[in-house]
Amino acid sequence: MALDRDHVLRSAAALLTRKSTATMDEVARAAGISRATLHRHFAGRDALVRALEALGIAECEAALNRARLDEGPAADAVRRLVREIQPAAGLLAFLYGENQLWEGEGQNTGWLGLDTRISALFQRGQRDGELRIDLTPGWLTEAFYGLITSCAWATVDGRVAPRDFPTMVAELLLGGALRRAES
Amino acid sequence: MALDRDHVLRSAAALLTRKSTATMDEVARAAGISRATLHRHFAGRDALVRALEALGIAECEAALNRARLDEGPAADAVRRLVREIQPAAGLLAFLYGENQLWEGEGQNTGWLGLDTRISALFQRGQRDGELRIDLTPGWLTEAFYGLITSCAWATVDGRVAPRDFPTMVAELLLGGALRRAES
DNA sequence: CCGTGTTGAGACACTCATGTCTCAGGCGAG
DNA sequence: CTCGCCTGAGACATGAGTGTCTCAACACGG
Repeated sequence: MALDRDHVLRSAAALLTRKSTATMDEVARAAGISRATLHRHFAGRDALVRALEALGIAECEAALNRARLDEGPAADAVRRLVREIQPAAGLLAFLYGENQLWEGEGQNTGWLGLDTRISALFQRGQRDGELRIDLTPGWLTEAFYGLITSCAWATVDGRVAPRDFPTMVAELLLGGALRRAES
Repeated sequence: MALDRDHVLRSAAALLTRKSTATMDEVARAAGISRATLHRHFAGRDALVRALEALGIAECEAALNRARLDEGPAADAVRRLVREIQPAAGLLAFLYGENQLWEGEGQNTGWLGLDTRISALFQRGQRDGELRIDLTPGWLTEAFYGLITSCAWATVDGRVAPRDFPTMVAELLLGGALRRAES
């Protein structure tokens, strides 16, 4: 039962990443169950999205924990973070585009904590003189989400290989497109 | 009449940037006209979105032309491009998230030309030794769109000031978050 | 003053996703 | 075997958004 629920959430996330307007019926079929059973798990579409949001937040937090953001150079922490967050990238991309979640005051406070932790990582990098200070931590956090989303979609469409995901996101975010003078 | 149509498109773009699921009625009210008149301009929601797509492509092409991508260093060309494309950023953000446009074979070929031109700019930068070669032009193009989208949303939400838009996008895309060794 | 043309408001039917319900079939536990 | 539970399939009502239509009000030029 609990396993079923998780399985449904996973396949729903995979489907909604590709087609964010998928029907409840499509979601059910993607999970290999009927619409009736889907409704027995989740009261409605809203409840499903909320559950996906909670799952996304939980996976993000787990990834943040595994990445040990406060250890070693900030750049390496960012690389670890991107690598750990990749499995949740598709789900994140879906949620990032679901602006329904951000308007209104009912937004999940979990995002705030996530933003704070990621932002703190960039702040630490700036304090240590490792990261430039003319790009605000808030914008870096935003750009982080944006690049994750872009690369997740590019991966789904086959324009980026899954194995290149961590490099593409982390190296662009950290080093940019310009060639370094040396090294 | 032609002016009206353009005005409707502009306000529709502004509204849909904030709320991509806005009703035809909301779009009409945002433009200060009735739903009936809106339908006299655009046969339906699909036609409206297609018109917005065409507008977005046209504005992008105009921005590309103004930016003179093949002149001077590639990095400067990217900076010019971001600056010129800023007015269309909101519209681009909406279209970028409208995955309905990308699935199916009816997708507008204008995007292909755009992608090609932007990708060519990155390729030129790589050929000149100005840009790193471990990030593919395709991914840089994708990341370009992604950062435009993220910054457009951040601007709408007030997390980024409009005047900082060009710097934030271009400098992150080009230089990344890492502090340069020197200069 | 009078036709012409456009607009806004509203009514209407239609489609589609949703939410709820019922019922028959299957499957495992006792 | 039989009972209880879960599931899938389908019917049904509902609501929202849409597309079409009519009609009265209005502005404008002749």
